[in-house]
Amino acid sequence: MTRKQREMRQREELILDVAARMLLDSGYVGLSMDRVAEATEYSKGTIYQHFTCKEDLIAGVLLRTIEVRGRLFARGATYRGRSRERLTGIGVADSLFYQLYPDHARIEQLTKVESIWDKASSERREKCHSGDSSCMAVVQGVIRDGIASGDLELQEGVTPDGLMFGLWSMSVGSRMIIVHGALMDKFGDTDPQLIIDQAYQHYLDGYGWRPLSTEWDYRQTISRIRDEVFGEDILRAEVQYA
Amino acid sequence: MTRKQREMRQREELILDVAARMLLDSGYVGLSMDRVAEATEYSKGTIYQHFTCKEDLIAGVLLRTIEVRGRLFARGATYRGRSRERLTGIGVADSLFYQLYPDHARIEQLTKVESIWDKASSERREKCHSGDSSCMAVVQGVIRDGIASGDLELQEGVTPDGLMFGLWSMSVGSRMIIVHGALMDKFGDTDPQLIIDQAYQHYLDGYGWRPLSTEWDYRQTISRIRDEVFGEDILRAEVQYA
Amino acid sequence: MTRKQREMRQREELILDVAARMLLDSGYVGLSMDRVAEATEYSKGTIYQHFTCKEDLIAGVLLRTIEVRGRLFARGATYRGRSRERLTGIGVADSLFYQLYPDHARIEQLTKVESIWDKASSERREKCHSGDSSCMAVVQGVIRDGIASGDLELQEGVTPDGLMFGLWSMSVGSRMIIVHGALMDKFGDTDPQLIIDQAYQHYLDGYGWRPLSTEWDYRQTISRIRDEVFGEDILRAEVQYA
Amino acid sequence: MTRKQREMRQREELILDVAARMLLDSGYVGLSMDRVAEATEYSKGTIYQHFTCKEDLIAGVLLRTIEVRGRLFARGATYRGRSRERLTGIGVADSLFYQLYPDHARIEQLTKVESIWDKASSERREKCHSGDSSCMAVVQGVIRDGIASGDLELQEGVTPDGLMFGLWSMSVGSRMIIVHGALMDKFGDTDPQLIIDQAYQHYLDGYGWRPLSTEWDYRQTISRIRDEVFGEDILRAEVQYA
DNA sequence: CATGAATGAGCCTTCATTCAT
DNA sequence: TATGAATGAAGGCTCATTCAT
Repeated sequence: MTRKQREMRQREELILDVAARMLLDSGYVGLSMDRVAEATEYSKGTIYQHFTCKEDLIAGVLLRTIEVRGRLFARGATYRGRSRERLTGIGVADSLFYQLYPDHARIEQLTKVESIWDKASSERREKCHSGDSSCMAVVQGVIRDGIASGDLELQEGVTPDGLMFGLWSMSVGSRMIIVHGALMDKFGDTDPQLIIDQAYQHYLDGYGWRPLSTEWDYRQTISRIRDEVFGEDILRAEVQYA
Repeated sequence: MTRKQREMRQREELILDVAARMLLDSGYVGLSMDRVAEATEYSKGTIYQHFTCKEDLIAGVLLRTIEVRGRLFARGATYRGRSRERLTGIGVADSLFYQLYPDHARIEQLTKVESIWDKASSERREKCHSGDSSCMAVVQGVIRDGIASGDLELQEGVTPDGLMFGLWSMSVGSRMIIVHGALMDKFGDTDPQLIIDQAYQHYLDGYGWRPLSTEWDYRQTISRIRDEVFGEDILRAEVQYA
Repeated sequence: MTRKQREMRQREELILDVAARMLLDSGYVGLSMDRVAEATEYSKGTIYQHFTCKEDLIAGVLLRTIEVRGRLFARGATYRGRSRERLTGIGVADSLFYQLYPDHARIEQLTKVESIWDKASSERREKCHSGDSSCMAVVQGVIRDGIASGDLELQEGVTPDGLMFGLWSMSVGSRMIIVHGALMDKFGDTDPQLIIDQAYQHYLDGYGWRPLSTEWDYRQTISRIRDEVFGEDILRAEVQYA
Repeated sequence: MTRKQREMRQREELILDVAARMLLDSGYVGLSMDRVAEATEYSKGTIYQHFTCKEDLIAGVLLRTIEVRGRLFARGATYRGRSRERLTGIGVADSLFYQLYPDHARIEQLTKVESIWDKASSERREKCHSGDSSCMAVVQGVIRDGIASGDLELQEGVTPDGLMFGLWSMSVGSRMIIVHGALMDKFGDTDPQLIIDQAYQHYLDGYGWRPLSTEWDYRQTISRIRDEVFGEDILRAEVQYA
């Protein structure tokens, strides 16, 4: 019984691999159940035994992506340091998500535009939603810590959620722009990641989250987090993609 | 001859109207040349005389959207005031773009995901690109003015383009999040636009662009810009959508 | 061993119940082995152990229907009275078959159109045929009695089978028309059963089967048969469908 | 323009021919758009330009059948003679419909069971309905004539529509039985048509429609109608099927 | 025996594009 | 120049049946 289940699991992974590749190469429209079946060398019927419909398959692909992001975020917040450093940890997680797993990042984008949720199985729908939620919970937790520790004092009318919204926007938006590519020439030829890091820090400075970037070398913090917290992930990913 | 051209022009607008509507209602897949022909009451051959293929038609739709955004941006920068106020003018333009023309905003997103550019006619491709460019040029101009006037002093290693990149990211990202909707419940029930405005101001504060939001009532500036600069647009759009 | 057979029998009944329901709700095409297996909570393999193929399953469903009709006919002919009254008994049985068991009636029709017999197992095929035969034998018996008793004198060239053929045609045809429904508005809004009863009586009058409907109150006969012969069946069916 | 339309018309006939053949050979389920396309050597797209869906195609097939029956009925009622003779004319039309056009007859049956009307185009749906209606109107007309002429006196509680319902039932039912075949051995080996003719005449005798079959040689009337009214049709059909 | 995963032909339908008129 | 019939590949999905476990 266990072996059968293991085989099922393995096959599901294979199907998801193929589907993800196809989604990346040809977009939502280009992903076709026929071609997935052909590429996996399984029959169409078998594909449909794992996923109730095309949308459900895509939700399955997205779920893995969400899990990857979730794992990175959770780990990013484990960095020991002041609250803003821990937020920076999540920032590093975010940028590593794009750098180490560009495919996952692209999948996140592609699936955010076409609405899949009406047809996907409710099981997968809920898993995805809860994955997203826990990512945000991590951020919210760190912001709360910042307030609790006194490093962050929000002015009247300003909420933790508002702060998070800006961070989230910059994350989503910046990657959208980079991937879309068309306009990147407008931003000179500085390393985009550097620009993004700066933008984040200025944004947090604007909220007065201590220590300000003028008082603290966050580039060093970032570098340390990459090494200490994500060293393994970076290594593993580099091996995988090489 | 001139009359013929006028007729051509008119017909093209009609086709684009119908195509845009279809794109909005049914997405990229739902837009079909057959149905466009049927809805416009022109023959399919005629449609193909104006647009070389489906992708070119979509590019045509997008071009109009880009023009709308361009017009708003240009006008937003005309506000007379200090440099950061003028940037705020563009911010207002940006938010009005989403508020007054949600259809255009949605088109911008939809077309960013499916890759159109490989098949669209090079003519339209270039027009779109140059439209985008002039939007950014407006922003870049205002930032340069800020530096020239002394209101904005960039620290070493920080470029005007970096500043713009953050703004652009927040614009694109925030709308993405709002449209996607799935996660909006995470951000409490404050008016999203207010949150976005705050995020922008904190971001600019972080760069030290004077006057800071703690020294100046930008909410009043925004309100004045809406009235003085965009009063007409708001009125016109409200009439149109009513 | 006997218990096992009993279980088999029970399971077969369950499968047939489910299949019948599905056939009625969704037609021949809508009946699928997958869904039968799912609804019965048995595996597909098990279903195939009872029925060699889809067609055989349908034949099984039909067989039960034929048995119901057979039981009613047999009972209808038990009415004590003159020969034409006994035929009327069968007529009542026929109409009750449609009234009390509309599902069975519909199954009879559905299965008559799609050709099942090529693929069904010969065992079930023969059982169905013999069931049909015994229905007709009942009618033939009553006609013979009519002749023997002197109530019915057939003119030269007219056979008992010819008489039966007309009766059978009217039975099949009238239900076909009623079920099809499309043309029922053409027949005014009298109760269809009344019309059918009249048609039967006029038909038998045409053969001169005594006592003619002008000499005898067959409506009263019908009413008495319903009470005396079929009282129980009516009660039971009403309970079942309520 | 006229030539194109002619070609369209011709193609439509071809498609309908093929579809009818397929329906007859393989039933409702066996008729597939793919195979129709293949057999006609037109592309699937072309088939769909003529018929909006499978059901609409079947409705198209049925429409031709209804027209054939309608033509025969109309002609049958033209026989000059007493009212019951004219009804006999329609009876002959009915039997010729089955004899000369067994395919049409079978189509009528097949399509009566599966419900097509939900999906067929409303145009074809209405045409079919009106075709059916005019057939019945012809019968109703003759019955009214019978009453007007005094040949037919209906007893109280008996309506012309009731009379027609019986005729219609026998027509539909008898053909159902014959086509189904399974039980024909039960009816001895007399010519089925003769049996049907007798059944009709006895039925009308039962209503007392004058002249009764005991007073008038309807077999001769039938024979005369076949020659005088339908001679040509019989000839043509025989040629066609030979 | 019972199971249910795997199969793959087949279903109905849509659509971008072409080209003869 | 405008038309719209024709194309045929491709799409998502279903299902009767088999067979290794």
